[in-house]
Amino acid sequence: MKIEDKLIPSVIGALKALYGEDISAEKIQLQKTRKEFKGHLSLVVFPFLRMSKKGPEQTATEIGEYLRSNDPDIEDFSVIKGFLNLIIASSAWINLLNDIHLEHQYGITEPTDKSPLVMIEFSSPNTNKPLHLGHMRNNLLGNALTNIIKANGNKVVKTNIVNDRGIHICKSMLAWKLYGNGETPESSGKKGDHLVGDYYVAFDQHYKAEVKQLMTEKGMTQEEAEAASPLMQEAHHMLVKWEAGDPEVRALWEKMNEWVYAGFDETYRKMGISFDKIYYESNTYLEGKNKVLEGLSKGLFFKKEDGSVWADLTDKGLDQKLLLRKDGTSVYMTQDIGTAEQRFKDYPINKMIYVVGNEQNYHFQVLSILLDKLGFEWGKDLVHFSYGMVELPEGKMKSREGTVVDADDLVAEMINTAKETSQELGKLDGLSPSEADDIVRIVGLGALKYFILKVDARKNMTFNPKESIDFNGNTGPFIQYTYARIRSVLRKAEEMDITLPTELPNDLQLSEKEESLIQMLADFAITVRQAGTDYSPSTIANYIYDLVKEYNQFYHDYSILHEKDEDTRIFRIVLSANIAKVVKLGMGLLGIEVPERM
RNA sequence: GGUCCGGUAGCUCAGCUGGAUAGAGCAACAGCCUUCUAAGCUGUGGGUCAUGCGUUCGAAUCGCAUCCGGAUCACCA
Repeated sequence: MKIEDKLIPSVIGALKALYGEDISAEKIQLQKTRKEFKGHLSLVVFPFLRMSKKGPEQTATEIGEYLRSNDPDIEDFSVIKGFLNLIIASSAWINLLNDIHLEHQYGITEPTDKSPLVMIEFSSPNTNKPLHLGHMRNNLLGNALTNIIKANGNKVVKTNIVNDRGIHICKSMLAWKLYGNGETPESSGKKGDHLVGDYYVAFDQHYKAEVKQLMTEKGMTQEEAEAASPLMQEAHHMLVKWEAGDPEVRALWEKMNEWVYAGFDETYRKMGISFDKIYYESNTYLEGKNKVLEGLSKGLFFKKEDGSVWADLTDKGLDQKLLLRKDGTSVYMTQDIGTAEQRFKDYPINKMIYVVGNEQNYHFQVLSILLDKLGFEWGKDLVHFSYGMVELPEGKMKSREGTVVDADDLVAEMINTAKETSQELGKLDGLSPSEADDIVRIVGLGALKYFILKVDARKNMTFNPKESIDFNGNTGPFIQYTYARIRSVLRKAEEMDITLPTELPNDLQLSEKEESLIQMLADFAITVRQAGTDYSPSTIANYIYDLVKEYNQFYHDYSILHEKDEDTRIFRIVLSANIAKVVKLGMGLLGIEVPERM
């Protein structure tokens, strides 16, 4: 329950009594009073001047006087220009804190049997290269989004579609056959996904060399050379064989995929990412083909002379889109249609969210139209949760130039930095090695995750590998630290045999700081709701930071356990406990753990 | 060129359903550990919110135009 919710009807009542007009709740602008002015909430009175037919100050004063004498929650008010600053009674704040204190999962709405089912697809790796920082942003956003949508009372199925077929896979397979000498993860000691990734790079290098040779020796244009490249032709040939089910190609494909999956699993586990259902494109692309052919027979799509199948989207202001190649093999779009079909068979989906980078905005615009044409109820309103790229200070990450930031390396590095920093600060003294490892892992991952999640997903973000991620300021560790410190206070309170009441007496006089903390605490529920409708994990991240920042100032200026007045002491402990509760819940939504001590 | 997204402090980012003197962190400088954890707190300096016009009592926020950056418009995925 937010204090505004109680006040808005009150203001409506005041306006009715003073000016005889009914005003809808949306017209009431109650906002937080700026720090430099006295008060908690400010009513903007400009919109009411028309009905009061008086100046802003006079109107504000009239409303303020009415509220002060008619609403027990309003203790006093002040007027500055067109702003009516309302001072809310301490008792109202304590009542609010009592409400929050009673709710173990404050701000979280549990799904019920009747809740809509949301399927959210994220991660979606290719099996030809290890995960890098860009995938990491995807995974973290997808995971956080899942938690947030669940916290808003939806059932969620987390799904991952593994891109395990296509020409790119054939490239790594071919390179392994030609240059591999039978190397395996065991024989090389490399993680499976890294090993396969290396062959993908090897293919690219040999292919580039081949193209260059054809251009200089035979005088071909780049386009001609690319088409004539024997290596590329062989890769295409392999793809056709794969689709035909050639046993040898399939066996190699399965072997190399197993290596990759083992590698991915390790990375996911370290990051704390999991899925409810994994789809493989190799299992869904045929379904996509069928769906396209079905659409063709219904006249939704058309066939060109060479046998390729297209969708005409010119009536929507878009282009024509290829759905099946002339050789009958499927493309990206075909596969997504097939996957959609398969998913719909498996689950009664009400809404589908795809967490995919913004370079595919067009793809999803088209997919939405196509799914709608094909009769998927949720096709039209599918959500493409589109996020920006992670860039380096020099610009985009380029795998060919070796500037990609590898996910495994980065995680290891973060944990290592956390360890060094903790040791320097003496934080690990007197802890068992397993306790120390736990803390260091939580803090290192927390720094990384928070760094990525705090920025607005839509924007491109910059990551500077040289200035490694910070542990001070607006960071995960700062939030974790504050949490750990509150936990420590609560442990001490327990040792002192202080028992917390379920309900605080509301006759205590609170300071501005304390009231403001309760106000911010109450905002958590609103923030969760907003993050759910806006699909915005960063909103939660920045909210938690603000709350924790505010609490740290409080912690510094006020004594909690050493406070002499018993009621005040209890109040402050309860307040702290609830801050910790909300911080833990909020960080949980982001997929970030908080340590009991650090 | 068409479409979409972005441009806020030296750097990384908040703020954007219009509201008061635009906020944090980092970096720089100066302070605070004999009280509950100093990964903290306090203070100082730092801004033409890309530019222009418009709407409005009021614009970083809304609209239009321009400039800059990115993405996309593939028989790649």
